[in-house]
Amino acid sequence: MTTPELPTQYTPADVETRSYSRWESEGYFRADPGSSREPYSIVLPPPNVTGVLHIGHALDHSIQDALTRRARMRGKEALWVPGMDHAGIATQNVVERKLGAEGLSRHDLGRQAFVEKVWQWKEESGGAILGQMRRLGDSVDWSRERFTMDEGLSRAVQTIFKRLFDDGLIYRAERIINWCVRCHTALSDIEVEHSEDDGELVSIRYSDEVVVATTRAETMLGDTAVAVNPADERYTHLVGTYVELPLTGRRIPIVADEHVDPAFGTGAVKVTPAHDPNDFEIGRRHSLPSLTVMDEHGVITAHGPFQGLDRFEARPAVVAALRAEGRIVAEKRPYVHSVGHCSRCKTVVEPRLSLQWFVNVGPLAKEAGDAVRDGRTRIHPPELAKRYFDWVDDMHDWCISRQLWWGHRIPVWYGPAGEVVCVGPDEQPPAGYTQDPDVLDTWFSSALWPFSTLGWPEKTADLSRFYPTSVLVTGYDILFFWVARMMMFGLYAMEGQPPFQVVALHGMVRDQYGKKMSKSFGNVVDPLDWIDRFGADATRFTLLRGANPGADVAVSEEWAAGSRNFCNKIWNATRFALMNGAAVGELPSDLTAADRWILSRLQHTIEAADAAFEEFEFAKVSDLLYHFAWDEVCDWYLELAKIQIAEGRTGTRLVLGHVFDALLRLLHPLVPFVTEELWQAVTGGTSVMVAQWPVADPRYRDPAAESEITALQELVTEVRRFRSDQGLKPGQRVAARLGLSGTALAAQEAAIRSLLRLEEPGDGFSATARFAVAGVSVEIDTAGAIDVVAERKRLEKDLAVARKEAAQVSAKLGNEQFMAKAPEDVVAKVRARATQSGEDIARLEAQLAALPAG
RNA sequence: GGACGAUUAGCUCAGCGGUAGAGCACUCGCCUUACAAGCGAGGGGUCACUGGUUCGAACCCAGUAUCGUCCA
Repeated sequence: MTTPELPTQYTPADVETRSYSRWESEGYFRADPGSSREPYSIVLPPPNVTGVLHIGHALDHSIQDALTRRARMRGKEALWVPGMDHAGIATQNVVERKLGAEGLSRHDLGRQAFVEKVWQWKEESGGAILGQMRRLGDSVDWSRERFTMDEGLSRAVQTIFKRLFDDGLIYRAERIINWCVRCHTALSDIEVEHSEDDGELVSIRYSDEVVVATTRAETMLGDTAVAVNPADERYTHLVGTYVELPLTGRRIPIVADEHVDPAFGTGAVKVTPAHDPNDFEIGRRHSLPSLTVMDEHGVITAHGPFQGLDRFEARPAVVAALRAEGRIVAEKRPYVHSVGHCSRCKTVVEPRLSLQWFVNVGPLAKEAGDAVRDGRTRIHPPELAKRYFDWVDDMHDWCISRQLWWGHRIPVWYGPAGEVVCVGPDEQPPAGYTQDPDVLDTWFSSALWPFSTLGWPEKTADLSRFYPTSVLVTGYDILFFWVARMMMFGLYAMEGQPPFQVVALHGMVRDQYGKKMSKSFGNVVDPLDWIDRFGADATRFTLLRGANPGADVAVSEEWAAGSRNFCNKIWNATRFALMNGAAVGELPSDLTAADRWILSRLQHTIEAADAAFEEFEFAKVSDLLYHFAWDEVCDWYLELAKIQIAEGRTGTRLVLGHVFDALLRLLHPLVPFVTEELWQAVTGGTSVMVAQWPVADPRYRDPAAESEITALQELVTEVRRFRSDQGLKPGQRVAARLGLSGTALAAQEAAIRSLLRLEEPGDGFSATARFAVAGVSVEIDTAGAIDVVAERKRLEKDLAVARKEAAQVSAKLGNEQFMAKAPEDVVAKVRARATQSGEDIARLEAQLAALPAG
């Protein structure tokens, strides 16, 4: 391949679209279940079809893409399954809002027409997400793209529902559920967000001796008892008696219940079984009637004067009426207490007695916990496993019915005489039966994702090959929402095989001050904006570089710019290598110390990168490749290579080719685009995507070369420091005498002189400064008086450091306890430091003494 | 109310018993023929606080404070 003319700046837009289309058309993303390779599979956590990908998705995808690309390069049959979920409430809300703008409601259209509208919207919205994924570089197998509402997945939903129903794990019951009065549907516990809100605490006198406190005064209309703790002596004599409920005239009993906290308020609580989960339980224990006083809109349905009032209008109205009767004995406003809100629309959730479908999670949750306990699935980082156990070990039954139109219709049909029939995928309901109008919670279908996407319930080749999946990558925020549910259903449907070998959790993306991103705060980053401005690689690298396991990731524009600079650095370094004929081939036998050093460092880097990848330490992988590339390859090896090339060492081009070939392959999973472009140029290969992942070769380990180059770096850095302190311009050549003979650097004189712009001492050589470093004496003729003040300052600073070191170290050596108890190698190290600091002090003192007065 | 996590350089974070680190920001000098999206040099930290364990603590233990998250 001829050396291409590469521009001096990397322009991501030029290569990204081109590379992605080529990868796709070449079929590199496709997995073959029939191959003999070891499988490696990931299912993408399906984004909501209604939304767009935010920077958090970009992090999630970058991690998965890095894992998938590395696995593919390591010769695995790598499969990354893409898709989206139908997001029941969210999607229905969006479409209803659009209809609302035209003055229509879903009821105007009717169920069938409305659902058709939603499908239209899904095509529009979902397309945007797919475009974003391509821009990010996601190497997903598009031929296997799935949607939770598509035919196969709907069949999976119906199949598992039927099985669970037949096993008695799905039931219908009247329970207190979380009701959203705006979305008009039941919600599960985890779809309710609690926040500390200002409210009021009103104490109401029910009788001379009974005062109750409540934050929801309007619910007193539905009270059917007052409860006290059985051990509370203040009320013992009242248990079993009745009080008259104010405003209503109803007589309600006073019951004793252990769950009443005698320390709260007066120790007596009102009991409203139809409108409070705790009260519902008390009601059950004492066979109290449940009295519903509110409809599904949150409007009061009982008691003349309040009937027709919204719950928030009824509250002050009820309090006013009670006050008029002299019943209000205390009011606290504001009273901060925890209030539940619909996670979708933020409306205050109303606990409501209602007939719903539930999953009996008992046996499923136990199995989900056990699978992690016995190691079938590993949660990473392990600290987060506790949160998982806390959840699955104390899980409440899961309310799965939703009063929506968009979603999987519950496959249960009712007969004229109240018969209930659950219908499987290939069955027909009996004639004259009508189907349950409700749909299933979206998470019900998402919970099947790791196997429904692979073809379950059919016994497909994909399923047998790629299940259980290798790893699930997702944020710790949906450990309960989603992970626990996939574990339950996966273990149930797949006979004890959990859906993932590893669950790798990452954190949330935050701004540069660690603040949560929010639209109202205005600190939201749009991944497409960054991709446009900095490139997809820089966007990915910024996120990965901050991704420590389970921890949040802070990002900012400055850091994205830094990542772009890194990509540009790689671009220019490779450009340099190509300009000097870098080529891949058998390495020459006469390698220089610099060559052997960089090859040795490469082995370290490969091993460290592998180790970090295995532990999902993406920040570490990024950081170590960054430093190998920039500090070692660019700052040192390329500079040394320039000298070798000038000396006519043609073998250098093969070392350059070898190093860049490996480096670009190592970087490819993180920054796929720039590495593809450059790797093809260096190697002439088809695609780095299908190149082999580098394998560390211990034969290239070379401690001797490493210590030689380390010494060179020390010497060069020290002389540069001298030059800088003396105000010598970088390009200014000065004469110097180097005492290299007999040192490890004897062979490096040419390189050292070149790096430091040091000329051979000429006839009139007269050293104006002398010092030693790494065992090498350096005498420099600065061609003029040196800056004595600067030099004295430099030496005194070094001397202070050396003296401090000597003091610390001799204190240790003088400590009998330390000498007796510290391990041998530690003592030896301290002794060496003592020797070194002693020599440094003597040398520096001599230099200071030799300095002309100034 | 319960649980967990955090507290290290101006900012964001690594390090988790044996000489305090990175990126960005900052200061100084440089258009040195790959790169100014760059090169070289430099400044900057009683590792939240108080005790304890240890020859030795940023690191282990106990407590305190502050912040954050989740659950109720």
